[in-house]
Amino acid sequence: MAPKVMTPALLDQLAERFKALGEPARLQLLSALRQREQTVSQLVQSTGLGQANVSKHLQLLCSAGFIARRRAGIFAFYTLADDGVFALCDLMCGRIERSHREQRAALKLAR
Amino acid sequence: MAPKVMTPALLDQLAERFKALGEPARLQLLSALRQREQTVSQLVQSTGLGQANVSKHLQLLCSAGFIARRRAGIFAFYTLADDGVFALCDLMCGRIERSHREQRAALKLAR
DNA sequence: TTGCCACATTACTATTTAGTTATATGTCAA
DNA sequence: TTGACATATAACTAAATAGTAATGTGGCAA
Repeated sequence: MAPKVMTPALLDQLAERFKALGEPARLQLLSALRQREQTVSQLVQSTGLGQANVSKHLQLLCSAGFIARRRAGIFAFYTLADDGVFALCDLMCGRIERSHREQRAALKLAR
Repeated sequence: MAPKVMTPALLDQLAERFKALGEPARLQLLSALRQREQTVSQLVQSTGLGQANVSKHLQLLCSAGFIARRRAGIFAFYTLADDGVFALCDLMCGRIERSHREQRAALKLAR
């Protein structure tokens, strides 16, 4: 995977998915769904975001393949499509931590 | 890493970095840099993007910590900060491939 | 049916951002 | 110095997008 030379189409798909994760509100939704499957109202409640806003973000995450929708009567339950998303977040968090460490080290040296 | 409950600050930093990867032009630049360290002009040449545009994208990738800058006389050489970025791309590409497989499988079933 | 509820969608505003053109900065050579 | 070159920055336009308020849609209960 991630062949050395990537076609424009692959670049677009990659970018589309990274962009889907490039929004705090959506990461918050994913993080909330990590606990358990939830309805839209529950997510509105637990995130403090507006209903229409949550609905839109969920559509986007859905079409990017990160979450799935299940209809039950009046409710729409959203759930993680798989928890591979968090492997991505783990990697990225690792980068963040490392850069923080390096910043601190640089400050020490400069002192 | 990627603690179960993420602070707003961490969510913002995560999102910022994912957003940096959420642009085909920037992925293209990273992909080009995978081969070797390159100057801005070389990247302009190899990507077909405008000079000012490339420069801006490079700044952004730099401040997101994905690449580093080295000054040599008249030139600015950009290089990957580390190739951990491609681990992220690998994971994401894996997701893309899987979703393609699932789409194909769904089509077969529906036929 | 009627009304209510959960969610989706539309229409809109404000903000962000990709891309471009023009210009500024900085380095080297003559 | 002057001029040429590489890169950065500023100013701007056009497009994308987050957020919101209002409305639409569909299922359930009475």
